Amino acid sequence: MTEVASRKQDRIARRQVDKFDARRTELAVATLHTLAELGYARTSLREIAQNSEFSHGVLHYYFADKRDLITEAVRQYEVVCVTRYDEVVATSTTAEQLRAEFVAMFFDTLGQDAPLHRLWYDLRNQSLFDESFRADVLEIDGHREDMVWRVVSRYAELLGGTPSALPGTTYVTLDGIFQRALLHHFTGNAGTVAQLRSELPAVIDLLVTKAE
Amino acid sequence: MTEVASRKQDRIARRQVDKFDARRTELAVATLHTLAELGYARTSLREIAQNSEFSHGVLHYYFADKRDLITEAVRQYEVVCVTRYDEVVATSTTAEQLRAEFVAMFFDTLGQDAPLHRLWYDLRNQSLFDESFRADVLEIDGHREDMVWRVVSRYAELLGGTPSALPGTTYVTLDGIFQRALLHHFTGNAGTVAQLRSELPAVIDLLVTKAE
DNA sequence: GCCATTCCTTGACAGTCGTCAAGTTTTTCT
DNA sequence: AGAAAAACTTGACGACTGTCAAGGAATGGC
Repeated sequence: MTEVASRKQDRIARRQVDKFDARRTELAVATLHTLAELGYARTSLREIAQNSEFSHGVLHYYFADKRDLITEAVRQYEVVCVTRYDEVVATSTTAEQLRAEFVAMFFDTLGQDAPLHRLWYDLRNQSLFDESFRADVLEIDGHREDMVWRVVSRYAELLGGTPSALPGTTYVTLDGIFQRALLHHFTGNAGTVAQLRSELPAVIDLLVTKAE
Repeated sequence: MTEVASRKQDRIARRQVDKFDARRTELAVATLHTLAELGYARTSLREIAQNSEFSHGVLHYYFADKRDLITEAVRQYEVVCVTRYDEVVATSTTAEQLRAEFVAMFFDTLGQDAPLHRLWYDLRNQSLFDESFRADVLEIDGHREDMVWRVVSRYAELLGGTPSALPGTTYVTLDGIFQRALLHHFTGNAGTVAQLRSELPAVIDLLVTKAE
């Protein structure tokens, strides 16, 4: 085979790979939405296919098995959900502004992406039973922790202080509040959600120690 | 019917009800252990029956359907898990002792009852997808919050201070730490668990404000 | 326009699920 | 001891699951 022909074949192969990956991603997104709607326990391949424009058989053309598909869906989740507050951190110039915009976005995504968030907690819990999810879950959880830490440490910086807890503790505190708010959001208990919102600024202040 | 005969029948009926309830509870406990081992998504009635000394058909003799059975199992969980720290609160005479014993029991039950705890989080998440679990979950979550509040407010009292956050925030903070410790416990990451343990006293102190 | 490859659909498979009815065993009461 | 009631087992049902093979439809290179 000449080199020209070889390069040409490479180009074709690459294009095919791109198309393949694009469809994989498309199906993973459909999977993500189905999971967010039904939860892990009740999501079947046929249901996923119905949320796409293809039939159920195609899933085995693009994915080895169900686990492979769901793993890919989880990775799609990560792409969406792990840089959410970065712009707030980048553009805020005062501590007060950063805190206010963080709180706003916190409860905005709570209302906006509630099904997706319940899915995340569902999958994180699945990883307590199913070892094969654990590595991905731990990685995403780490990224979420980093994301929260970027907010809080920047807040402390703007305030002229330092964080009062380690990154892990800081993360679980805010994540715990989010989980609780999510539960009451789905319960329809708007009052409790509003109360959590009004408390959140004070909790953030608890997480940083102002300079003397 | 004479009054004597009537009372006798009552006694019989009561005994039958007691037996019925006893077996219901027995089966609910078997259900609880199966759920703790497999998780909600993979627990079937036949598997539950195999963890008891009966056949699968008996479950429909004592329970209306699967939901009824699982609901009863969740109530069994509550009986076990909602008064865990009360003795620590009752017997501790100094703040330091209370904090130390709380931390010890916190990580003791983490290692001891880990499967049961992951089940709790699993079911709490299910309630985000399945409305019929929500009422029970909210009730248990409330009791857990009360339990934590009894500890922290007593700690503040012994310290001569006051809690620095509301009960809900206090609960989610400690619960978040527990969830994270559980995840790393199942991952086999003992180092992270140990670190969370060493941090916990400081977090508790963060949750109370000492008097000036 | 033809061919080969890729893409997708269809239908079937073996297995599992919750549920329930029929029948057997055990217990209880007189 | 014998009858009645309760407790439990067995086996079956329709529905649903993940998986996969066979074949049709679309696509792209020549």
